[in-house]
Amino acid sequence: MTTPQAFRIGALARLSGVKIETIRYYEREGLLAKPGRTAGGIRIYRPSDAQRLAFIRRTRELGFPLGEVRELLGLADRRSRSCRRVHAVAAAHLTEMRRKIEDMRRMERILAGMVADCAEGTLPDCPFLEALACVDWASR
Amino acid sequence: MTTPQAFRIGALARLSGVKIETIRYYEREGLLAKPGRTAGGIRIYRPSDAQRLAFIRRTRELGFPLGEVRELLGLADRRSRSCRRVHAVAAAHLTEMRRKIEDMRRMERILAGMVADCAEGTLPDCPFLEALACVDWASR
DNA sequence: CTTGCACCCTGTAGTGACTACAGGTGCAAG
DNA sequence: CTTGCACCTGTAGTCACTACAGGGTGCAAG
Repeated sequence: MTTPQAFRIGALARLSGVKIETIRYYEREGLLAKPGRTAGGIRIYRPSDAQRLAFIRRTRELGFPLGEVRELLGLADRRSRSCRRVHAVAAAHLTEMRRKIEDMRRMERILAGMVADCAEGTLPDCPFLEALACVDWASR
Repeated sequence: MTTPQAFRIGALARLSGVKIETIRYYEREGLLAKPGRTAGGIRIYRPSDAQRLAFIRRTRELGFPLGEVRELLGLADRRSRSCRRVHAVAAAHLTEMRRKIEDMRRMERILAGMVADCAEGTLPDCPFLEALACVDWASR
C-alpha cells in the first residue's frame, strides 16, 4: 500500500487523523500552505502536505498551542542551524504542562476525598455539598 | 472586621476573588439571582449572594463545568434528601479528571524525553524537530 | 453647587481551537 | 443522464470568561 501522489481533503483527513474542517481551519490560519485546486475548485494535496499536517498534529498532541506550532514549523522550515530556540519553546511548554498537571492532581485529591465522604447514598446533609458550601480553602 | 449587610459588585469581587465581569456573566447565565438595585441602577448584594458565589467559585476550582455547577447549585437549593445524584455527578467528574491527568502525564513523559534529547544547543539537526517530523506514534 | 474621582452600567466583540451547520457545486460510476 | 457522495464557502456556535467603548452613579472635598 503506497500513498498516492495527489489526493483530496477527505483522503488527507483519513490519512492524518485530522478532520476535514480542521484542515481547512489550519489553512485559513496559515499553518498549511494553500494547496492546488482542480478546475472545479477542489483542493489537491501532495505527500509533503500530509507530512506537514502530521507534524502539526503531533505538535498539537503534545499540547503546544497553535502559535507555538506555527513557530516550530517556521524553525523547521528555516532549518536553523541550532535548536536553541526550539529547546527554549519546548522547555517552557514542559514547565507549563508540569504546572498544570500539579494543579489537576491537587484538585483530584480534594475531589477524591469529598467523593469518598459522600457515601453514595441517603445521608441527610450531603457532605459533598456541605464541603462546597463551607470548606476551608485556605488550607489547600 | 465584619462583613457588611449590603455591598456593591466591586466589594463582592474583592470578597470572593471573582472578577466583576465574571460576576455579571454568572448573573446573565442564571447562576446568581438578579440582585437588587439602587435607584441609579447599581447592583446591591447581600451576604447570601456572597455565599452562593463562593460555592460557585469552589465548584469551578474543582474543575466542574458551569452546567454541572448549575446542577449542583440546584441540588443544594432543593436540599434533596439523598446525595445520590450529587455523588454520581462528582464521581463522573473525578473519573474524567483522572483521565485528563493520565493524558497529560503521558504527553509530559514524551515531551520530557524529547527536550532531554535536544541538548540545549548547537546540534546540526535538532532532534526535537526530527522527532516531531518522524516519531513512531503508534508506540505511545 | 460643582468638580473630581472611583466606581458602576450596558452591550458587543475577542480569545483558542475547533465544530457544526446551511445551502450550494464537482465529479465519477452505473 | 442521473444519482449520490464528496467537496465548496461562509457563518455561527462552543466554553468560560475577558476586554473594551462609551457612557452613568454616588460620594466627598473645595
